[in-house]
Amino acid sequence: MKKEYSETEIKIKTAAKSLFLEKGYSATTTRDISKESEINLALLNYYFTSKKKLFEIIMLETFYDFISKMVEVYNDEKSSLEEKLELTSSKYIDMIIAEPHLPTFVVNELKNNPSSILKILKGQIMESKLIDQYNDGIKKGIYKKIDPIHFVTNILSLIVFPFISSPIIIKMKKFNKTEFNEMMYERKKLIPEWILKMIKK
Amino acid sequence: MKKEYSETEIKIKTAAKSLFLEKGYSATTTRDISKESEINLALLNYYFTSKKKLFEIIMLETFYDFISKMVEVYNDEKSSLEEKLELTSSKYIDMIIAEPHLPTFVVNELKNNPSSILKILKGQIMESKLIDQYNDGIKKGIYKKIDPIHFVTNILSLIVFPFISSPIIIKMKKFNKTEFNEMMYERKKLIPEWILKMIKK
DNA sequence: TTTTTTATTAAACATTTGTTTAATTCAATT
DNA sequence: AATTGAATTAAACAAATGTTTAATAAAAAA
Repeated sequence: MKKEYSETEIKIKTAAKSLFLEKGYSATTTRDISKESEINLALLNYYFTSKKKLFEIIMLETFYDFISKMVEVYNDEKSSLEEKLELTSSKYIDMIIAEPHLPTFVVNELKNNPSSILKILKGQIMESKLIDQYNDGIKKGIYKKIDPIHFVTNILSLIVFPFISSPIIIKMKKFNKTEFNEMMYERKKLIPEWILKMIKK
Repeated sequence: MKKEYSETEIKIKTAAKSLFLEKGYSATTTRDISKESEINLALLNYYFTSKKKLFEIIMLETFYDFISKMVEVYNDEKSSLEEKLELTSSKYIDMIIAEPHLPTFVVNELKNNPSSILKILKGQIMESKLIDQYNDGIKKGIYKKIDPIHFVTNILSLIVFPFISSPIIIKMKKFNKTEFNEMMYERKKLIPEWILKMIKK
């Protein structure tokens, strides 16, 4: 299923991803990509047919990575719900700190490329071990009976949204980027605690 | 301070705002705007000098509206912290349901237009009545001692992020748009409850 | 080595895009 | 009614952009 990419193709993809993430699809030109990747302009179309096709490949891969990170943890058989929360929070915050443009890119370009890319999601999250554990908690009467969609939405919201709104937060608190990251490190342990309080009766 | 706009200028601004919100700055062309507003192409530059300038005006106004809605509630003298949470949650969800592209637009175009537009924020939120009430609760020992930035971040996250990630949620739950909105109406009362649980000792 | 296929290049092409020009229409003022 | 200034229009301009072409270089196969 996976395509084998040549060195040149990788150079193009790497540069394109970096630019698409930073500036979005429309604001990135094929000449930007050719310059950044140090390849001839025509090679972009030679290897990827069109800017659009290249974008779709990158979008798909990026979104897949974004979701996989979550799914892996959510489906782990050994860990408890609490442990899954801690792991998700920690891994996701690390991932986004390493690539700060990721969330804005995903949510923003997603609304234009709907069905095909979103197929990746199919049941992977709502039918995960984590949701089973959550539903068990409801049955046992220790968690409030609320649709699990709120549960997963809240986890993602508390982790991801601060990054998306980082310019606002940075301005409000007169933070620099390091201080903002420290705030996010703090949240690594706060978010699981908050989520537990939210779901418990 | 406020400029008086002619009928034509309003037509241009209305169309431009709608298009910028939906497609973003780069993907919107001046010809799109002239067509949508049914004005001659040259009038855009006649009245607003350039696409860029027009965008900046719209961005500023939109962001100002977005923040004002929050600040009004946050600074109300009469209401309790609990009431402020309920009002914010309710008003914001209504506002975004009426204009679903708003959050993505704001967070997305914000990273390119930093300082000048963000000046609007200056102290308006972090020095509001709501934050006073939150700090009082900490002093009284009923709230956990956590930096208020987490408090305001969490409120905004739980309200706004679900809209931004609506394509994902809709796919995961096989929702249609109406069902998604119903989910958001549900959150109107859930979010204040959650936030209170998060801050209480 | 020769031939054939693949990769790379510079240049060109056709559109699109933001903006300007110059002419015309409209409205208000004299 | 004549004049002035603002509003509107169609056309044009220059630059940018995605893509293609045709020629050359490099690599692989014969």
